[in-house]
Amino acid sequence: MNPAIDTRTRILATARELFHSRSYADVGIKEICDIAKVQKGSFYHFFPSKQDLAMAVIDDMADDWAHGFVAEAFDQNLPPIERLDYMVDAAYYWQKAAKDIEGRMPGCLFGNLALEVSTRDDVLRAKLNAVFDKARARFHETLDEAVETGAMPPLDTKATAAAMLAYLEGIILLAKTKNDPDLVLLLGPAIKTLRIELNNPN
Amino acid sequence: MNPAIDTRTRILATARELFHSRSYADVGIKEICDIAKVQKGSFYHFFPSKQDLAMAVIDDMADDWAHGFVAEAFDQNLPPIERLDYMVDAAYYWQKAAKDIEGRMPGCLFGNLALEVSTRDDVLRAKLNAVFDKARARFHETLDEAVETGAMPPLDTKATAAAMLAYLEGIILLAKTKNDPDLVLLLGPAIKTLRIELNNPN
DNA sequence: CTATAACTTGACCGACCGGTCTATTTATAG
DNA sequence: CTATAAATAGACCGGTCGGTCAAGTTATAG
Repeated sequence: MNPAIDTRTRILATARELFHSRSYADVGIKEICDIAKVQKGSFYHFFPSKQDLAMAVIDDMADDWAHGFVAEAFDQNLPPIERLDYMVDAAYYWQKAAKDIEGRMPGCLFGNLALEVSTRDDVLRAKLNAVFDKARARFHETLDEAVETGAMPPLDTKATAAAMLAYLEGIILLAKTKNDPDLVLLLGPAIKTLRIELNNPN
Repeated sequence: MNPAIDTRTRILATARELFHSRSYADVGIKEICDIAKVQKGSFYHFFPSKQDLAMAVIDDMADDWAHGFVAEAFDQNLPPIERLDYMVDAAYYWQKAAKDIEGRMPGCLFGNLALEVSTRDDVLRAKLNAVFDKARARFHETLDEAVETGAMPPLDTKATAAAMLAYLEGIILLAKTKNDPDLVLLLGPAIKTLRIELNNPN
């Protein structure tokens, strides 16, 4: 096995874990190196800067996300409405598991990073925005299908998709602040009640 | 006028602005002192630590918030439903104004801090949680009144209040990531569609 | 084999971090 | 006035930050 790839992977995995459970600013490169058993020089051989590392971490997590439970949740074989419930459940179990292990709810890595760096780093902000856009697209497809099949009355599916993503992020924000994953379970199902009408009469 | 109070106020105002437009970790005490025209010694005369400063900043902002547009939005003379719209509008105009001036949407200070420090500082987390709880209470009152007056059909007002707060925070998170206050205007009004039914035992 | 590129090592850098300290000035109370 | 406390000034501290670098080691290609 290529030891270089292994090293890079180890750095990535460590950084992802630390960034997720703490924050971007709070985690130093030295700490990442120590835990990943890598020297500073090796680190900078693979990542030109901390920002580049963050970009890679976001890509890495977004990939796992897309091919993991998000792929399951938005399974085309599931009825659209059930996909929404699946997403909520997945978010709950993930946060619950993390809290049971580490004692603290880490929240959503993307949401965490977004609020932390958006005003300071336009490159990271753009990347995170793209991740949210992809997530929104999955909701959008789902709602389109729901409307097509009559499972939902007509509505502005694009805007409602964004609303649902926002709601999910907001729930996780509140739950993290309370350090209580159960809040996801309490508030989550109401995601299905969100509606933005076509032509926006509000 | 007492120059001491003036100094403390200047520190507080500066820290609040910087924490809001950047982040807790990214803003150093030195920078706050420089901008507030205060020496390190004076700073530590008023605030024992950076954490204490953050606590004071949160209190300060929560106070202004409660006596400012939140008080206006939740004006008892307004019909309950209109209060919800008022909150959304206020959030929009605030973010819009900030972006027009500074070029970037700062988002919600409480939400920003909550995601940044929740896993690292239980004292700040508890304080932020209390702020959210107060906000939730305002929504709760409003929904109770809406149900009483028949403006809304019966529902779990407490849970729905939390849902609405989450949604608002989520919208601001997404809008900040997109650096686009208009998203608040697009998604905001749908806050009135959120519903959590009564059967939940709580 | 040799040549070269990929990778690793760890010392080192200047800047900055939150926080401390002593000395001094300023406001206030009697 | 004097005594005392509040407030200010700013040098200083150990530690850490992201990042650099020169030297060495290891893998690979011809």
